[in-house]
Amino acid sequence: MARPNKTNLGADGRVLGSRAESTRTKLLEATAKLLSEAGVLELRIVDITREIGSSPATFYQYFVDVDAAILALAELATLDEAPLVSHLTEPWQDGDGLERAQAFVDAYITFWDDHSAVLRVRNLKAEEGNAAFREARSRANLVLIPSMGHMVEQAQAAGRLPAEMHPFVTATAMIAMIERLLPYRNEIARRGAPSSSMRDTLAMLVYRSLTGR
Amino acid sequence: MARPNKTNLGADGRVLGSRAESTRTKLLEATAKLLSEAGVLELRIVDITREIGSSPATFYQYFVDVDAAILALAELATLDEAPLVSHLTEPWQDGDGLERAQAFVDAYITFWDDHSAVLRVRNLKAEEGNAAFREARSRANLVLIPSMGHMVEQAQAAGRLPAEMHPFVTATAMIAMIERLLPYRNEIARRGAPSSSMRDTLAMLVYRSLTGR
DNA sequence: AAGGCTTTCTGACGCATCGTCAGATACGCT
DNA sequence: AGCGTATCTGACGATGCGTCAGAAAGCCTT
Repeated sequence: MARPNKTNLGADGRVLGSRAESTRTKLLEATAKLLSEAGVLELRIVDITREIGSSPATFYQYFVDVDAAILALAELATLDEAPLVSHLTEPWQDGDGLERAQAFVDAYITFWDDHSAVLRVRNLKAEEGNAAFREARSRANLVLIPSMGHMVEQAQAAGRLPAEMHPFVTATAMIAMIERLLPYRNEIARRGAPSSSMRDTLAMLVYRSLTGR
Repeated sequence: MARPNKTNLGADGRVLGSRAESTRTKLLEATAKLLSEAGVLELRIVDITREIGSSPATFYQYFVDVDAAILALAELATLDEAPLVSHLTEPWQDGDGLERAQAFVDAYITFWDDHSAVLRVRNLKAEEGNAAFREARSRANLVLIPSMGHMVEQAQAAGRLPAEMHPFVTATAMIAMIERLLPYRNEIARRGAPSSSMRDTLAMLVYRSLTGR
């Protein structure tokens, strides 16, 4: 939850001492908790501060509004996304490609489960046109999408994928597909599909779409 | 905006007269307008009623809360989705398959653009665990997904797609991909991709993933 | 360990929205 | 025109928002 390499600031731009730093962290943790328990629309600043035994005025010492807190959480989530790129830097060869795609999908599912409540809000606000959240999402996209686009380009050069497929669009589509499909897990399970079938199907779709194999 | 084949009821379950019906419709229109202008988090019942020159108390005569109004809008959107199934019932043959996939993607984009603000909220609340919105989304899925799943099954029977791909998961993934990618249009355009490339890439991905061709 | 300075916290306030209810208003029917 | 019902709304208590001035806690110096 702490962000070690960067000094966090208060809402007024002041540098935080250690006591303040700890309060800020508690506020963020409480925000994340309430967000996943009840959703954005029910999120109240009063509740966040009640959660840590404090008062609303304290919240405003650290964040100009709820959005600022959620944005901070979204940035922390992006840090957790970075390691996933290791699944994409080595090429997915013919022999082990599918397994590597599965490993990637598994890792993405874990990442998403850890941060879904926050990322859902980030994406909603980005889609609704909020500039700060748009930028946060763009920045997050830079983590994985270039590597995925590169895979598409290589498959195109080798003639395995048609040239009409735009590498960046294809890569974005893969992320979009995985993200959006995860909330359907329960519904899919209710239809009698085994829990692994979503992972396997997603891995297959990603593998085929990125490598053309 | 009217729902012709079903009698709408007030929040207390009463049957509506023609004056009331018109007020209800105006409220829904105002809700949709504000939703697409500013987003859910800024949606205020006061504003909705101000929009039609009325007062909050009136709103509560028709809907128990904002969610009920948004849910009603989501059901109306689902009605607009129904015609899209015509793009999926005839098989996508080798010759014209890609064009048909493009036509489907175009139609879906149009549908989504018309209702994106409402559907975004529907999906958000479904993902956050709201039962009513979950059901609304499930019901909407029944419109297109079975036909798409059927295409996958046929491709599997013909040996063009691997058996590990779960038809229902694959179909859901295609819808998820299209929906979630549309909000990226601006960002993609900013990266220099021509506006048609998203349509074409999506059509290609859908075509390949559903037919295995 | 006392004093003084700085950081951090909070009680209290004015403003806005929520959701309800009783009474007012408008409409349709005879 | 007058009556009965359908529809609307003003007013209210409760709750959250965001701000500010002052209180409390921590730290340093001597």
